[in-house]
Amino acid sequence: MAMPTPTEHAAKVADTAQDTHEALVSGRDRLLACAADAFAQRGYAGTSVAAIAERAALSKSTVFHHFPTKRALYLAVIEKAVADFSQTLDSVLDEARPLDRQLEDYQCQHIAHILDNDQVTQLVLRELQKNASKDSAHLVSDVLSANFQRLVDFISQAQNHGLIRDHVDPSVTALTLISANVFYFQHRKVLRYLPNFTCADQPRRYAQSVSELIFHGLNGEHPQ
Amino acid sequence: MAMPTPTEHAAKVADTAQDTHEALVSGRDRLLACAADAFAQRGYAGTSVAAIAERAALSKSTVFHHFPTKRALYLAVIEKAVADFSQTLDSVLDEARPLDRQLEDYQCQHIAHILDNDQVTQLVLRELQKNASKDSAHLVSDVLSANFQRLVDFISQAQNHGLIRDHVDPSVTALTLISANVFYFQHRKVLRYLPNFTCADQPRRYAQSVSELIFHGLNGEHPQ
DNA sequence: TGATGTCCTGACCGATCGGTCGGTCGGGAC
DNA sequence: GTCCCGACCGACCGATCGGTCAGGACATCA
Repeated sequence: MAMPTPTEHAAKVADTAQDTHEALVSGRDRLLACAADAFAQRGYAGTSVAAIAERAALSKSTVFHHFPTKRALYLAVIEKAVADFSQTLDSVLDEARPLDRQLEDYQCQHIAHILDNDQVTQLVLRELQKNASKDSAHLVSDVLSANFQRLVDFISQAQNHGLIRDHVDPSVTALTLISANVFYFQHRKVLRYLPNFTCADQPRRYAQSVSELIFHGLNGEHPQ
Repeated sequence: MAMPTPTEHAAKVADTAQDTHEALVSGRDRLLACAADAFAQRGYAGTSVAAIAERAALSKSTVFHHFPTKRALYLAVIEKAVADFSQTLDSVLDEARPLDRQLEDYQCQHIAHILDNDQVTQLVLRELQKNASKDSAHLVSDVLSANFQRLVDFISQAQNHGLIRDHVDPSVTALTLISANVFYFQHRKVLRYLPNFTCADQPRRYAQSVSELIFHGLNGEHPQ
């Protein structure tokens, strides 16, 4: 399935491709990667097939050789993004350590992950925002539920052990934690212009502050 | 400046316009309203001038009579949205009442407001997400800063009065509160598919839960 | 050597895009 | 009356859109 030899054409590609996907020898893989970038940056309607082909140093026709329609390419990109997204954050919440430390670690790892995979994250978020009805139901159960359910279970468990007061809603807590990170991710470039906000370029510090806030609350005791 | 008489054309418009903007007699106002809907639903690139004109029951040429370019129409829509956005939530945090009640009220009013003006909110959020650099700097200072700074000041003040522990960062707190509402707004349709999340269709209850959580924290005392 | 299949290409298609142009129409000003 | 003006329109433009098609380059297998 893999290409046997880097042909003369592939050598030319390595010279002309302007992205970070030069290492991908397969035209199809290069298309997927470049399309992900393009769709994430400009959206579906704002991205032309010709632009994707140019990024991948291929002709527009070749795009339609690998994918029947533009929409099919888009869905393939989304599918790959979801697959990549779902295989992380699996080991943070399991160890036997203080509750607040686990929450802090989860929050830090989560924000680091979405910042590392920013193109893909933006794509998934954009997809989650619009259709919402039938199409993206599986998207939710695959991506959002993965993080969400893991957090909810963890909080519920801690609640059953008496480590968290009974009155809090685990699902609301989980959503608040995720919201903070997603909002930071979506608007991080613009947060720099906010006066009094000092975490704009320090995601880790932000995640720590949020988890500390959620854990102790505004009127809690023993801040440290 | 206002139209003197509803001409025969205006009467025809009232019949054919399929939106909720039939009451707007001025073609320009109708264009702005319909363009806001269209841009919010399909984005800038996904919305054609012809589609906007059709919604407003006008010809495409008339759009260019009122606005020099499609981009100018888009900016006019954004500008109007920002102006509408900035003149709310002014009186919630001023009264002399318990801190937790004020926070709860703010959170409830804020989420109600963005849900009521969903098209416009979506437009502003979408604009905030992308450019981020020079273009939308004023957008931030106008919209986000308006809510943000008000909240930060309020929390800082309460902190100075000893009502909030010193260790919390007011700006992080404000951002967490806003994040929760924005995330709920952006993904509310999809949250229904989340198991264990019971607030998907109860924004007020969600806002109350969030403010309660932020105020008391996970390990706080006296839940009620 | 020829047949076959994959990858890729340039030329081309109809449709639609944003935008222009010339012109119609009705209502004040005088 | 007639003059002007803003609102509005149909027809049209070049450019670009997504997508098609016939065929070339090349590797594999017979």
